[in-house]
Amino acid sequence: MRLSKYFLPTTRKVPSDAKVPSHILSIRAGLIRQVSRGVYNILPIGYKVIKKIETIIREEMDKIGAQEILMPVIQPAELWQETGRWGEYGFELMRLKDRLGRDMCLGPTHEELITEIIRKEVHSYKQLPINLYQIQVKFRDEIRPRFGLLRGREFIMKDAYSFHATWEDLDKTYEDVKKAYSNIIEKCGLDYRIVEAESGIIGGKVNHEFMILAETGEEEIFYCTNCDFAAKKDLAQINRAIKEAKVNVKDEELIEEIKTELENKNELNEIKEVATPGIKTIQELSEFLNLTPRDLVKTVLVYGEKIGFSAFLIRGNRELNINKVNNFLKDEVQLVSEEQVKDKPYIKLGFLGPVVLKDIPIYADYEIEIMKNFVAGANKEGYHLLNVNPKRDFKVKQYNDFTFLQVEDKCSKCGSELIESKGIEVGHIFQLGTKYSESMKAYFLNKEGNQKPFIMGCYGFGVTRLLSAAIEQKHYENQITWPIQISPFKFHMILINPHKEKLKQIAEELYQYLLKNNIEVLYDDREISAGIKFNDADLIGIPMIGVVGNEILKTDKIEIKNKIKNKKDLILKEDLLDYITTESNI
RNA sequence: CGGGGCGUAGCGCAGUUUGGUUUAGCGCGCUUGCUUUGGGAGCAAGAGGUCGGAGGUUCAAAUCCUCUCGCCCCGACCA
Repeated sequence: MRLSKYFLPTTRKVPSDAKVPSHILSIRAGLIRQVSRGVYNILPIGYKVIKKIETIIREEMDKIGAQEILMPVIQPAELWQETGRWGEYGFELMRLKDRLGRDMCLGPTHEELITEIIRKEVHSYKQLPINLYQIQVKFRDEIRPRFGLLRGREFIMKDAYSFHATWEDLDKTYEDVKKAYSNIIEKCGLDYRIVEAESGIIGGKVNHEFMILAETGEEEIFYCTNCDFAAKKDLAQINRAIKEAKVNVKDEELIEEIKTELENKNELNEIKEVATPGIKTIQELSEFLNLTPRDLVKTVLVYGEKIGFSAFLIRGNRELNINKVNNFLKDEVQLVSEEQVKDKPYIKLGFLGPVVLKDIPIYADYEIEIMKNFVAGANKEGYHLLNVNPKRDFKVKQYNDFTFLQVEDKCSKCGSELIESKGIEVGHIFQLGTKYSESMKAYFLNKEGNQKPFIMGCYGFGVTRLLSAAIEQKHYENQITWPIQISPFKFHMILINPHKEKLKQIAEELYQYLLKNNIEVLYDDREISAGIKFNDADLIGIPMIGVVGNEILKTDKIEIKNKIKNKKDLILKEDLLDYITTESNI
């Protein structure tokens, strides 16, 4: 493609409303333009990248036996009423009426439609399993769209749905898709982790998310330096097996510590009140008592509409994970305010402790169970208690995992070091089970002749989001750096001076030669100054840039900036084709 | 939805507090000509705006008032 003819509007200035690199660069490099909030036009070079990603997705989905279909964007309300999601989905579902006044919606996802197809056409276990996918536009009326294509209201998604006679069969397809997704992301040249997740409004049981690692990710995750363990921060389990010293871990020190804690269980010292005037934070308290935060216990009081007040005990060096608390209590809780407890004189926020909390149920993190003689608040302004011990001094209703995993903790699986990172969710796969087949009465006859609901899986993959995630992960300062696999072109050729006839002739010949040999080349033949060409090339991010300039007149060599391998080369023009093929084939 | 901010030329902005000296200006971009040509060139001449929209106050409104639409940021929420 000749750049002089290509619709590729690059901008020099950073758009004022864009904050993250992928958003800024997608605008500056002419990939997208905004139409309205969370809605974008995708311009030629952006669409080229999307098509590359789609091609990779199709290859991998077809490989596991999935078949591509296309369902409509617009969907009738009746189907959504059948599953109850017409009501549940809220404002995120874009609703509209047709000319006859019938309720319709723009599909944010397609479980209802696919189930409708299958219940009409599939009636026997002999026809199963079946796995259908589409690559299509979705619309979700997000509360707050942001970051360009990373969180748009309209976006391109690959969604797949599978139908099975048995859970075992679903497991098989689920694993196939998991592998396919891994392959897709690897083929796109990106670094990622798979984490367990919650299912949200889609519903179902087992589910995993695929996280592209990037500093600007919206999800906080941990992953292991040694094994494949990775988890979202608000869900990550803390390794209790290590606490019980049942697993072989390298961290001798930690094992020793745990053993000591376990063995010392019997030496309980006498409880003692100590004045701690004006001291409220864990940090202040540990300094005042000359102890570490690990020796203290935090008591956190929460309140939920359904459950009322509950107290949670956690080790002083940890944070209460409200998400885990909510899941545990099956309620939405909040930390209590002074206002809420003003009629309870035995509660002093800042000096909370488990001893004498009257009728408030106490839950404790697993770690508390093996701690002894710890420090806690005295429920009395300006006082704390020393040598507090569970069982003897207070009753714990239940022990569980209530804290955030911390980077100092070891991997829950193998005990190695952890890394804390951020991720961009590009894929989410679910074992739905029979949620939709039951509510929509989608049944088949099994071997025994019994009518059963289909067992379903669904698998989403954000195409436009992957594009942004790729920019986020691979960009370098003000430059996009496309992984060569999804780069809009394989080679970016700059003709420095189109006015020099000889130079121009060489460039034109090279361009034609590369085209003939099926190299996707972006040829900057514009009659503008060289500086603009260099800067545009860096911005656009094709990872191989070749310069046709004085050097080629003297030595027949083309200068190559190779961002795939981060090097510069001088290549004889006869060897150029070979060079591009070799370097881009990774 | 709560809190904050912004709408003036294609883009980025000044002018709004204190209505009139502006024929609404500046930078970038755009057009034409000449020169220049290895990291965002120079000179010259041009084109381009019903100041987001509606209504009101006034002799006079980009500027004051009312309503409205759009967009952005922070938060909760969510793939």
